[in-house]
Amino acid sequence: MRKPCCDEEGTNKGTWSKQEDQKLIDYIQTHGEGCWRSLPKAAGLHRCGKSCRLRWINYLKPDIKLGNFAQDEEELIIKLHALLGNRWSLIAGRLPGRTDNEIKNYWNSHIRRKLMKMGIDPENHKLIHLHRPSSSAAAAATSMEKKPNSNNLNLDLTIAFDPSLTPNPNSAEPSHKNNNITTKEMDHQSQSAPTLPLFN
DNA sequence: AACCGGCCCAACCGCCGCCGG
DNA sequence: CCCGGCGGCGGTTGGGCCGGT
Repeated sequence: MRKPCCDEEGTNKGTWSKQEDQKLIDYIQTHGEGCWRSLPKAAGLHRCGKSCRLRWINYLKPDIKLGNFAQDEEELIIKLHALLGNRWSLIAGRLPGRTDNEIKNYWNSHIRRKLMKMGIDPENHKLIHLHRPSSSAAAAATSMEKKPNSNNLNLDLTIAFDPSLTPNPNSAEPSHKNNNITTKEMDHQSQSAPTLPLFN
C-alpha cells in the first residue's frame, strides 16, 4: 500500500503564509528546483514536498503571469481543449506564464459556464439539443453559429465542430490512460509546427 | 444587519508513469 | 523483469468572498 505523502506529524496544511513563501523562494533561488521530497526539511518548511512543488509552480515561480485571462488566452484555451480535452498541463504548455491549475480553475469557473450558456457542451464542444431546435439553448447556439461574434466570446465555433481536428473522438474524456499524445510528442509538434491547424 | 446561496480559487488527494536499483 | 520511490497530473474539496434578498 502506498503511503500518503503528507501523513507526517506536524506537517502544515492549508494556505501558505508569507514566511513560508519566502523560505521556499529563498531555498529554490539558492539551490534550484528538484528533489521535492527532501526540500521541505532542507528549507525548514513543515510542508510535504508536493505542497511545496505546487506552491512554487503555481504562484511563486518568477515567470508566472497572475491576473485575469486575456480574450485571446481564453479563445486559445477553448480551442486547445477542443483538441486535447482535459489535459491541462498540455494546454498550459501553450500558454506562457499560465499554470495547469489556473487554467483548470478558469475553465471550470468561467469558460464551462459560458459555453453552457451558449448551448455548447463543454465536454465535446458540440451543440446541445440539436434535435430540439425550439429549445432556447439550441436557438442561442444556432444564432451564435451564424454570428460567432454576436456576444463577447469571440470564438470561431466552426473549429470546435470539425472532427478532423480532434485526434481522438473521446479526447474530452477525463482519463489520460488512453492518451495517445505524449508530452514529448506535443513538444515536438509545437517545435515543428508552431501554429496548430486550429489557428488557420 | 443578517442570512443565504453561488462562485472563485488555493490547496489537497489519489492515481499513474517513469526510472533507478 | 520486478519493485518501490518520486514527480507529475487531473479531479475534487472547502473556506472565503460577494451579491441578492
